[in-house]
Amino acid sequence: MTEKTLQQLKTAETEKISHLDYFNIGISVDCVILGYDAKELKVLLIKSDMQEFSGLYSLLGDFIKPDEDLDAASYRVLKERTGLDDVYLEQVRTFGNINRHPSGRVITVTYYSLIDLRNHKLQLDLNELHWHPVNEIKKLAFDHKLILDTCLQRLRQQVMDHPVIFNLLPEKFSLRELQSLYEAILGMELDRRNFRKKISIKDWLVDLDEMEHDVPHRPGKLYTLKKQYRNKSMKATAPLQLV
Amino acid sequence: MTEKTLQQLKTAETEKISHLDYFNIGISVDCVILGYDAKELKVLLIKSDMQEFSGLYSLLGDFIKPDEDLDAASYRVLKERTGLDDVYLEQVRTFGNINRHPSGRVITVTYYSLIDLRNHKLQLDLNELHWHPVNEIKKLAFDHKLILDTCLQRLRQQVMDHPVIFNLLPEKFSLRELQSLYEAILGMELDRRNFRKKISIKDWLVDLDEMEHDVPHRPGKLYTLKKQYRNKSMKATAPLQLV
DNA sequence: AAATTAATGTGTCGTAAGTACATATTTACT
DNA sequence: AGTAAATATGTACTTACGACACATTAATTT
Repeated sequence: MTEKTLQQLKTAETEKISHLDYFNIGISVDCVILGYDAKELKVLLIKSDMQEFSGLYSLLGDFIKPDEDLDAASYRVLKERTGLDDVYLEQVRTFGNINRHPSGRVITVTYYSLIDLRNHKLQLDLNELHWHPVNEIKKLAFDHKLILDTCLQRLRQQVMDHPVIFNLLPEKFSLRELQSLYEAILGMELDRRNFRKKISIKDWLVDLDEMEHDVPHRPGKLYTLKKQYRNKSMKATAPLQLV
Repeated sequence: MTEKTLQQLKTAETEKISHLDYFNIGISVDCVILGYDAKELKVLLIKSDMQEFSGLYSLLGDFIKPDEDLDAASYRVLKERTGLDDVYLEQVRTFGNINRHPSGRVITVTYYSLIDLRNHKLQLDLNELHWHPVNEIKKLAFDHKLILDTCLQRLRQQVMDHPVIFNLLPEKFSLRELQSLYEAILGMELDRRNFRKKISIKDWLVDLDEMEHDVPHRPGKLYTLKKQYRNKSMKATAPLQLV
């Protein structure tokens, strides 16, 4: 690290990087917080307050407290930023290149989380935070674009095997909504008949015998995820092969 | 952390945990170094030098240096311990529970690596290090049993999709050796005819038109992995579905 | 009220892949 | 020369995948 970055450390960024000093390695968590709206997958971002990245957005993260478990730190970031505490969180990868943070050495453990944008408990400070369609993001602060892409890649793997996608939907949803969401995540169109066949084989869903409302067309039936699959923690189930 | 553990820190463990103090979080890498011998998957372990874990073995790891990339740290551990520098390494997960290390707060980034035990460059200090069949390991120091299991689980996923298994074999190998290795990793027996069919469909191998020697039975043909798949870094290929 | 629009809901058939399984062949060993 | 043990190979059955078309329902427009 150069004298210049040490200097920066003592001035502008003192609050945020208080765990950092010349000789120590800082550890943070970064969360890729994903929601689904208007047929698009969106990620929650904040405008970077670092001069080096002026104008760029960054993921939400924080330093890990000395008496805080790793997962607890990312739960805390999520709770502080969204008000939600019953969320799906998955650790993806740790990034630690020497120069990834301009103010010093920071290693970051990254998570992605899936939240339902229609959840009533959701409380966002929209002056600070912004939802961005993931497909429109070209550049982020730090190495956060790489982190985002890595998390999305992992999410694509996960949805093929595990019933995690339902964390992005309200409790009741139609098969069309579910299929559109799969299509948004996987970036491809799926055949409706084959999709329904495969989903029904999985036996993940309960037919609620209710119809959707307020759609400008024939309403579809509503379904919900079976209770046994509703745990927010990762649990293995048989793969769902969609392509 | 209690006064007692702080005390220990100042005495017995000073060298190994020199990056640790009461207020800081230490960062280490731990490597699950895997080899294949006698139809068994084996992991390289060292006897723990911590009093809390006397008699137990632990994985090989070290603290990350302030000017060292994350991957570089695990490459260094591997190079120092095995003499090898052309190895397959994959980051798996980061473990950071508060109490996982008795001397203080240490977060560890874990990797698994696959090495060929018949590699002539291999230089092991067998006074210190020991190969243990992974299936016989019941308990390890720290949370290393959990780390080992997590890595093995990831390895099982990987070998289904990517040609990484060949890093455990010498350059030339027979289909029987390859199949036995898959069986050892996956923990199940495979049908020989179906196995060969699937491998040949993958088009990963070159028939060398050579025979194996020194086997107490009819020798099989030798194959080698095609050059384009020999990169040690992770690269996606089409899945190999063995079950 | 009738016609239009746009989505839901369902089934079949051809193809590809997966699984179970048996016999002849080659080499080493005795 | 005979035996043992592993290599090498192919087929029939079943399951899963992919492409594809039409009738139905409710909201909207005329």
